[in-house]
Amino acid sequence: MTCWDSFTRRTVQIIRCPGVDTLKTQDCGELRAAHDGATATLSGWVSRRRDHGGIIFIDLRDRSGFVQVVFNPEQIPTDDYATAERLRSEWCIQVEGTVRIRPAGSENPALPTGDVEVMAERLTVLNQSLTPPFYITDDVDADESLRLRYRYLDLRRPAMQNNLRLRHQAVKYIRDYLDGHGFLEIETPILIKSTPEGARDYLVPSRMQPGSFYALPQSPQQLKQLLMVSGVEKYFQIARCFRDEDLRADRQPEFTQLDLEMSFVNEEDVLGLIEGLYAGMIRKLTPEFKVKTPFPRLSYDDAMARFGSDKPDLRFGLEMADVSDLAAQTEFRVFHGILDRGGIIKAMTVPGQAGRTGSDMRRLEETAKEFGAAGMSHVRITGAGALETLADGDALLSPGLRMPVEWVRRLAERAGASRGDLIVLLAGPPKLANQWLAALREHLATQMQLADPNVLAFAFVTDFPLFEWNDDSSRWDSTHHPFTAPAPGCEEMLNGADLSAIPSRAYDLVCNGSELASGSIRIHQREMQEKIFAILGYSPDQVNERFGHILEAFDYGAPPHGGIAPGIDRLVAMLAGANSLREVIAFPKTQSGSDLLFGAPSPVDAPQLRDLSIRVVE
RNA sequence: GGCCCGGUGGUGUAGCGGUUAACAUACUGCCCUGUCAAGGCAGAGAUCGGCGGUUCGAAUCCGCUCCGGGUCGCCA
Repeated sequence: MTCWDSFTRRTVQIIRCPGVDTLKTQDCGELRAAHDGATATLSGWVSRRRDHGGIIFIDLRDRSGFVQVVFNPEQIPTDDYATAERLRSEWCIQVEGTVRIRPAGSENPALPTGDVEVMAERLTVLNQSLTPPFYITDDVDADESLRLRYRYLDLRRPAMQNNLRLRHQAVKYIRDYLDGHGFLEIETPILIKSTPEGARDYLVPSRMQPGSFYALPQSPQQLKQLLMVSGVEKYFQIARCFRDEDLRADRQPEFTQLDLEMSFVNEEDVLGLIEGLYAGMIRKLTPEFKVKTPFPRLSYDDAMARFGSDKPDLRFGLEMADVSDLAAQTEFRVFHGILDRGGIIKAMTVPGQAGRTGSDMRRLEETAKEFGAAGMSHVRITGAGALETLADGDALLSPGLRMPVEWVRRLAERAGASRGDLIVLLAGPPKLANQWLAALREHLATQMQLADPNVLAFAFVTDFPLFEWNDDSSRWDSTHHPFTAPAPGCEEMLNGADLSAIPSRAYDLVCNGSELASGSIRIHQREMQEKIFAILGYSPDQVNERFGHILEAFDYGAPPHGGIAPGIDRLVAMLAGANSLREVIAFPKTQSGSDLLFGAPSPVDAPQLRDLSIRVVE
């Protein structure tokens, strides 16, 4: 076959190479000493050039890695050598040559292919390149918006190629695993009905029905439940989901979930399946991470009590305890004020930190204040030996506490502290006190480097409350979503006054302080579902308009069912050690929802709007 | 929507009231046959995100604004 060489401006013969790709016989990164003497045709990009005036070295890169190509004027046609002299970064070239062991002493141990080099005998320029706006190298120093503007170049970097490959492998593992467990992968529509609870919907105007809109799915929740009514029994989908909310490092407006649902199952079936999936995947794809199975289970109440969070980082301790009753025995007015208003005082033990100085403690208090706390008290228990031996002067209490050593001993016992430990105390409304102390826990863990980066500490958090009271709108919200079933035997409580006490059948998978998956056993009967909607404040008309289809489906022998939805982006980011989802998404959006490569979103032409019966008012 | 950080040659940074706007690297040319972040010499390249203000004088101070990042709100 032939190819137009834009550099020499002539048509050149391209070597056909069956078995790999038409334009290459080997990958750059696969060449080893064993290939000594082999003829190779390589295609790739010029990564670096070292022109010694006579001999020219090129680091040639393709997706497999790098190999050094040598152009020796005595071993290559003059024309081709002249071309080699003009090669520049990121030109796309084809090289035909012979693999050989490098001369003794010139091996490069930093390169997997460093024992060999390719002596070029022929060179074809497949395409020239402008000087790239940033180096195509793994030690990126380019501004992220520049990387996104030229994402196709950014993705040439080996690290990004690895992330793409890891993501592919993860998704393939998921597909194989679930196929092996009898699941069917089924696609559900991207244009669906807007149901304005939960996150804000992305809307798509209908041309054929002016004034009406589709929504992009926040998740295929109702669709997969309908598939259970259809008798699919085991469904999954690598589902793109859309939420029109503000972004974060771990939140993109469009993201990918493994959406799955099963009929005739209980919590154990779902959690067991997921544990097998994650543990197996990590052992296969990223064995460098330590994962302990079985994944520990934590009830929501436990998680909140011990860690102040429903997604605790379990790589380290720093556990908490409610010490409201002990705090009540002090004469510290701040504590009494908070207790009188229904607040709590919680203590967290920081092992071995009794030696912190007073100014250290003031700095820590400042940090607590940044998290929102009004202040922070502490007790430093010095010395060694059993708590029984605690004597006056063995405890340094922050001003305000002024309690006898016996009180300190009871506090230490409650908080699980020993001599040599620091105990910090935060007071506030229960929800906020937990939040602040959890933030302080993370802060201290980072500061003290307690979290082993090689450990993935998974856990299932179970028994979430079914409802949460929403102060702003003075009504009950679903903690998970309105399709979540209440715990068995608790149905009567739906008629009671304290709805916050009703446990649900929802569960989360958490790991290293972030939520990776969320799911539940669902409601499958009309009566219960209607009851929940009523509690959430929907009128029968609203229920009928928004959820009539699914209630109607429940009338036709809907089976008991449940499922879960793990986030793929977060999973891959975690396995890749990336600190932002943008590192594992090929074409991500910026914080303001822009695609810097395409320039989306963008205004559209008037005729397009006219077709849709839409007028822009601002 | 709030708070915080950033925007200076292609790229990454320094400069923080008067500088010829500095440095590194990339880039261009020349020299150079064993380098691998090759080396040497020379050169070109920036009205300091935008607008407005303060000042004799602004990259530098102030206001607004745009863009990027982090975070709180938000994300059933």
